[in-house]
Amino acid sequence: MLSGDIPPNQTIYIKNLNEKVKKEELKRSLYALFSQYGRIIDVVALKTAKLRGQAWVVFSEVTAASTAVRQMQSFPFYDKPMRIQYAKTKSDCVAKEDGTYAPKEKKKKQEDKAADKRRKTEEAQQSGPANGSNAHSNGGPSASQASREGKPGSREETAPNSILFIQNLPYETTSMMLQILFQQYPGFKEVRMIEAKPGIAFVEFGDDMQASIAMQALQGFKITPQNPMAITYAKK
DNA sequence: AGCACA
Repeated sequence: MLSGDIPPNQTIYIKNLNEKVKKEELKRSLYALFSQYGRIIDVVALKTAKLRGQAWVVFSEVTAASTAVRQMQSFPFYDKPMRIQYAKTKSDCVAKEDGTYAPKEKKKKQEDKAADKRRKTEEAQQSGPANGSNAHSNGGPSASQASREGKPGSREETAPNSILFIQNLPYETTSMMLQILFQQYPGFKEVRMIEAKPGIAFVEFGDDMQASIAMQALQGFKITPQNPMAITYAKK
């Protein structure tokens, strides 16, 4: 096995991450970047001495994890190539789903009680993703089309342009986060954000065609579950 | 380099 003798797992283990990135941003960016390969159940990152620079992304399908391991191997993420393997063990959130979850040895009594409570409420509510409530992941860029209604009265911008106009971004979006997403598409030039106007951004490509391909690929893409991107061509 | 679930 190329990935270091570790058998396939629906959770991927990522190392060589940039340790300067704040935990919440890191999780959000990982969620955004990897949700193109399938539904993500959870993202785990800790900044303890032993665990900084590493993260776990839990997919609902092993096949999604496999694709991610192959395609994102060495992907430049915050200026460092990601090193991706399958996780060595099953994630707790997965174990909880299939009923094999055993609490840690340490605080046993407390955990047992908590687990019992959890078992009862579980039918009603799934364990959510790292960055918000209900995990309707991007389900790949194609799932986006559903959530693409224009606001009443706002005329769609149809004239092709090499510059894209992005709306409905979460306030905490950084230009680096958008760069990570858009630079995957050929012709990417730059991201521009305006301090005074949160929630929007401009992304420039080499030409109209390249811009339109990126637009179709990322239309409706969710950086958080409640923020599907609305992408149009910028006005001339 | 480092495999957890705050």
